Amino acid sequence: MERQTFQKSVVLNYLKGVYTHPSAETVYLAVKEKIPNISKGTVYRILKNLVDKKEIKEITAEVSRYDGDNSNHAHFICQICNNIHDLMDFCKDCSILKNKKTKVGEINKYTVNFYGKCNKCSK
Amino acid sequence: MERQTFQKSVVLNYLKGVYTHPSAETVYLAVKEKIPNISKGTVYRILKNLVDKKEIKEITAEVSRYDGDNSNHAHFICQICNNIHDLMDFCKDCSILKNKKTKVGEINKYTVNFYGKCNKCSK
DNA sequence: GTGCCTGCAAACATTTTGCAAAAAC
DNA sequence: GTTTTTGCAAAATGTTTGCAGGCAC
Repeated sequence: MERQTFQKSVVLNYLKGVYTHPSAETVYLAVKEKIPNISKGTVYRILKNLVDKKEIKEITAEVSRYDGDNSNHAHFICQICNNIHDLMDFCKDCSILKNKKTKVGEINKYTVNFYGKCNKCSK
Repeated sequence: MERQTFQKSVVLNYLKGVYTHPSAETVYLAVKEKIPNISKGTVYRILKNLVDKKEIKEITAEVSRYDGDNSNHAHFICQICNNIHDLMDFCKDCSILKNKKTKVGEINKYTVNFYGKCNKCSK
């Protein structure tokens, strides 16, 4: 049976309270503030565990980023500033996304990532 | 000015003639058949170059995979057999994809990846 | 001949893993 | 007390880079 630990709750709380889509490294540094002797391996293990349990999302950009918001939405990744923006209203009515089913198989999870220059960086 | 080399043409030809979405490692092994002393670094450099020139697509799964078919389509990645299937008809009418534009910025490229169990592996 | 491209190996970044000690239950 | 989880360090993985020689133009 899975056990509850301080490390796990701090990682999850951090992700749930932040909107910056941090990388594993960033999560590690942030959690280190509260648990100075936590190790990177533990953070990686906890993140993997949370993704498996579908409590958080993994965003595959250049390096993996994590999203405490587990709802279905797309991401816009700026190729200049590397910030990740949420797009909550992408393809709401799309039948594939609605039914979680394609010709090839049933969808367990999905990622929709747009890459480009964000409005801020376009100025 | 960019130069045409045998290595480049073999890599591109291989990708254009195959429907398996190979990883960089797989491309390297395949190209090695024709150019036994080609190096991995060269393959990585050529792939990067082709992606930059938008002649091929990069699919970010667990590891990067490459697609010689440069048209806009989504991918279904089986979490059991790791095969990548094409979904050519995803969201044809979606206004975001049509206009290549979101609230957050203009789209340069995008990836739509579905993960799940493919029909073959579901049996 | 000039300058880009390659092969090689080392470096790099990210992530995973083995192990013994510590903590949860 | 048993079993999961942790911290640490080493290893594995995937990719990039510096350099000297080779090849395209």
